[in-house]
Amino acid sequence: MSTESSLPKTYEPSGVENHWYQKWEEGKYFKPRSSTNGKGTYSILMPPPNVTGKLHIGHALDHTIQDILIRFKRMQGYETLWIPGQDHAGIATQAKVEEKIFKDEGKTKHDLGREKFLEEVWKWKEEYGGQILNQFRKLGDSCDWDYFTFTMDDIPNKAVKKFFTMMYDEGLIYQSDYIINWDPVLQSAISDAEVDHKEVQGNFYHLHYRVKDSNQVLEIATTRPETLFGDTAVAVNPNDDRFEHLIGKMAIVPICNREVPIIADTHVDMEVGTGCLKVTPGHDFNDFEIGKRHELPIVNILNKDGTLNDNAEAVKGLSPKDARKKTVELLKETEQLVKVEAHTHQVGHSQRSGSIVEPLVSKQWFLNTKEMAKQSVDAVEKGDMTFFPKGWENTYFSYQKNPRPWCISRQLWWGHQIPVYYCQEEECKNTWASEDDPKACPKCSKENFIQDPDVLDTWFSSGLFPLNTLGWPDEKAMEEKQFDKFYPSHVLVTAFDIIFFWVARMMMMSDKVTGKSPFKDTYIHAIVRDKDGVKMSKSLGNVIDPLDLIKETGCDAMRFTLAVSSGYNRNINLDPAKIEGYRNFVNKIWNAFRFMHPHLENASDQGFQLDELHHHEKWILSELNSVIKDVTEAFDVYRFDEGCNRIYQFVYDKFCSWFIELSKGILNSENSKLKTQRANVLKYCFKEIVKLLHPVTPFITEELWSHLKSSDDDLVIIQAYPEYKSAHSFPKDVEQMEKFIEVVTAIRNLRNTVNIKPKDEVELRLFTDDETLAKYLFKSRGYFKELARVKAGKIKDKSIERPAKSVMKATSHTEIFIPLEGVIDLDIFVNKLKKDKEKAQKEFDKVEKKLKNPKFIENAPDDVVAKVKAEAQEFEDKLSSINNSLENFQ
RNA sequence: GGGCGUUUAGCUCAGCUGGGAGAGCGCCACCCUUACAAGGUGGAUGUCGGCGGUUCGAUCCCGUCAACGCCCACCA
Repeated sequence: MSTESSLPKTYEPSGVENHWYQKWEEGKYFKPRSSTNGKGTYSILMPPPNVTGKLHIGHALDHTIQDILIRFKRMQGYETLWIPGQDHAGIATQAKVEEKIFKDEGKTKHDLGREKFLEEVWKWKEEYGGQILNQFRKLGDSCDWDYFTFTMDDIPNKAVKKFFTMMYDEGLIYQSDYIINWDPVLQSAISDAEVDHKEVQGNFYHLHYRVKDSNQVLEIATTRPETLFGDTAVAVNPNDDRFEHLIGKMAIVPICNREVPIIADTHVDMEVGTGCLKVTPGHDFNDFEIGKRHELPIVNILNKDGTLNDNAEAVKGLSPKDARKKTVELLKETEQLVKVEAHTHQVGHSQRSGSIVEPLVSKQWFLNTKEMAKQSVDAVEKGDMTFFPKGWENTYFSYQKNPRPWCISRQLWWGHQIPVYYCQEEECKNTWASEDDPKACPKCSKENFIQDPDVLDTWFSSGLFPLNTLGWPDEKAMEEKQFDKFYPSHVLVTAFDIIFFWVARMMMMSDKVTGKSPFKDTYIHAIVRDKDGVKMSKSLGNVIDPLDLIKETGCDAMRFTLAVSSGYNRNINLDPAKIEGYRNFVNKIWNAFRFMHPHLENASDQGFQLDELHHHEKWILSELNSVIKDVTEAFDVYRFDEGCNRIYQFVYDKFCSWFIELSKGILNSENSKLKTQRANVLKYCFKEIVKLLHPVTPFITEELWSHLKSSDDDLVIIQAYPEYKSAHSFPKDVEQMEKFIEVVTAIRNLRNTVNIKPKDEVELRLFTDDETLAKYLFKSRGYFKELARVKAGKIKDKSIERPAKSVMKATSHTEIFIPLEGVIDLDIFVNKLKKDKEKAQKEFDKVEKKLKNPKFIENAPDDVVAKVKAEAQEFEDKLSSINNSLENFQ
């Protein structure tokens, strides 16, 4: 075994991380291994990043959690599978490539044509798409790369066509003229979910509409006067006396002088605006509904690029903004503009391009999700799928309980082209959907047909990911990938903003196909923000790049920080100081090993003798035992904060600060039997710690394991996760040890209070009435010397007179005296003692008050009363100890 | 407009079904003690957002108000 000097004083992660990741990947450790202990399978589907994606801190969190779970379950003996994938991200990718081509060659996609353009996108994808995947390796992701699936691979393509055809044949997918959100920049429809409503400062324009065959005018308020060219009615509330007599008459739309009916519709709110509404079914969602109810004609006044078309003759060719200006001018000329009021309102903006979304009526493909959505709600209500934290199910329900038809067609080129075909034969004109590439029209058998030019919404294929990553619908592939074994997966780990986009769609589509929810749990983790709680963004310059973090502090420190920050919270405000703190923790572990390293020569691989355990050894094993229990329970319910904190506290406090310190004497002694036993226990505990920590900090633990393992052990990544052992539970030793720690801490406190130099060894007198404790403390006297630099004599009971010139501190069970030597500032000490007294008095008063309350004794459960009584006794003892001592100083 | 969430030590947050207020970081004092100064030992700090209620007892349950954050929604 190498000497201590061969281990660097601080842990150096960089070389270690690359080394071990390579070993794991080469050794196929990420692949499923049959369970040998009957635990079954455990699988996770990785949320697929976009091909345009770049690794950010959100991925780091998302993947850390998934990797912890997978490693944890792998070690527990489950047959684990973590499936990676990647999304083609229709709009984002197409935009990126369009931009590139325009920059490089000054060409648009239309110059290239569809086929050539798609070739360019594929080229781009091959070149840049892999970047983020290599970055995932830096995070330590133990996913099975052989399962990697791209949403436009063969199987997912088949899945999309299959599912589309199924829905089409069931009549759930249909084409319809319907009002949709139109993005004039992308020149494509987008779904409701892709629209953000932003508050915009605008105006309320009050207009006059003349009533035909009458000298009356109607005053109408609108925020969009330019849409009047599309007006096909004026609506009032049927119960509004002001306008009742006008219902059924005709109104004349200004400028274009079109005659439109005045109709009654309950949608109109009498309180809002003037109580009179212009109805533009072609460009307003509500008006569209009104139009349907009253069978109003639809007038489309917009071109695909958002400019006004021939139907708005007077403002033709203008942008909506200019058209509005011009319309207002024209209204002024005809004296039909009454007034303009400032007004803030919500305007839909495209998430994709940022441009204002124009509602317009167009022919699009829709998926009727009504039944599927209901099914997906039932699944959660029945408990087939559970949200962690539970509160998120409300968000999910709010989406899924009022489903609107999902607009699934996009006027793009990059994506899955809609598998609907149109026969071009005049006398046939057949339309059909097909999961295979058709050779001829199934009706007329002619080969004269074309495919629908649109592509599907990206989420249409993402929604099928739980199925197609496991081979569906290709039977052979399903067998190869063990669909039946790994579907459904155990948990989906993601952020809240994707509940509707992705979680809901997977739930609907996967359930539709298999009749089962695609995963049992959904863990919604926090959003990572900067230390002030501000969302990270490039423009604010507050972005933390995980790759920088890994370089600076090591991946393990980053992972631990993210994990210890994750529970049921919504935000993580990531402070670099915190990461540094956990970097120090990682280093602490390294140094604990450095300390143990030379002593491990004495340790045997067989472990320790259970019947020869020293009190301290029993104590540490007992503590370790409860940590194991707590951590396992915490991880199982996604409380990574609790689990990690528990490990941290055990390793730092119990193991390093006390057990290692208490072991130094023995390890440096000549007693080889004790030395061996202690080395064995140290090694055992440390190996358990390494295993316990492996899911969170995989790299350093694998490195340490390589020094700890016996020659025939495999890597730690597949070692059995620590389990609670009843043989390692020693409650009495824990209880005694807690008192020992209390006394040692009190001594140190006392020394500090009266400024005794750390190097000076002083006398110690202990007094307690607990005989067992007295014996124990006496036996421990050597450790007082080691840990607190005091020489302890006999332990006496409290009837014995206390040493005269001494400083003291009281615990509830033991009085600690240090005889004064030389000159010491008495005032400081007396003040300190008075403070102790105050505190003890307060504690005592509190419980005393309870005990004096007869209703408390009457109503509180017995065990609580007993506990409070015991506390009262302890506080009283402590108080009297302090009081006695104080008297001596007065 | 509807819904959700947050409010606990200087900062970031934990506090599980009501029963003696916690952690990390920061801060103060003293220490280069033979694993670690990315360290050691000790310490200080809270009307648990305000008010009211239920209870023997409330950080926890109920009501209400306030501040902040987020999501959804067609207010012309």
